[in-house]
Amino acid sequence: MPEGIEVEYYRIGALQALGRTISSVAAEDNYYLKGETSSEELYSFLVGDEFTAARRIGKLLLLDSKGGVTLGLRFGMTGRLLVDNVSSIDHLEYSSTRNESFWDRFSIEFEDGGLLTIRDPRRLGSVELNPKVDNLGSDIYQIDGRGLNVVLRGSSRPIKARLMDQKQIAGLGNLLTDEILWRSSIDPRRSADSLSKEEKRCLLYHIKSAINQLTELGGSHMGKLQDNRVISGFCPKDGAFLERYKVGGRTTYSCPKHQR
DNA sequence: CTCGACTCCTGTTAGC
DNA sequence: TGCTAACAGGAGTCGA
Repeated sequence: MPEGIEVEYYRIGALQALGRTISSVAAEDNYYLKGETSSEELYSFLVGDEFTAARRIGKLLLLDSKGGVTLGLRFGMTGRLLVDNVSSIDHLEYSSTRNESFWDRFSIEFEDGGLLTIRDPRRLGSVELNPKVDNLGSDIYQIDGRGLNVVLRGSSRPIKARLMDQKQIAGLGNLLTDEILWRSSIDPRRSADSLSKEEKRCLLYHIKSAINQLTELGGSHMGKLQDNRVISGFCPKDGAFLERYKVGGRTTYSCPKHQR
């Protein structure tokens, strides 16, 4: 599913949409519009305008316009961004393998005939004009030791829930977090403030290296753990059967042997 | 303030 | 064969 890495791919894809005059907006699915945003408002603000920049904070894609508005796009679990009918990602874990245009929830047409579209079977994504961004934590590509310390300090929540909290770190989803904790040999249920100095250093290293490595490999589903995130899957490191349980309401897999 | 529990969405799949 | 129920996870809300 789209986590920070996938949305970074979408951002790069969205660069193709910059500098092109918008001729039309299709936002018929009201459920897809969040906050105060309405279909009429999107139309009146965007038609005739053009995007000048594509930014990303965590899983939120931001398109700035020349006219001064910012369009925020969220992709939920199964949303893909198509620019001129091309997606930067062809496979999304847990999404359908089919690719149907009736799953298009939001679309922008340019004067040159091209399109920017969100195709999202499960409708968990959303579109919002001028979304609030000050409640998001450090982006996954920017996180450093100081930032991680702040995130972990004084929280008794499970470390996994804390890492996935977008107010703390923006961009980590369920698959990435399981992968990172597996690489770091840390049990996801440990309380966030229980990590030793050494464990925090190890965790920071694995956050950075997993993000960079999986970005190169093509997505958050390319981790070493992913193929074994199934019932009776086993640990690729030492062969033990993985445990499966919920943390913060999310399905979690971890190795009882080396994650402590 | 923190944090767990619950809810939403719908395509896919396990099981009867 | 056909049906149902469970499952997947991002994000928001609610109440303790």
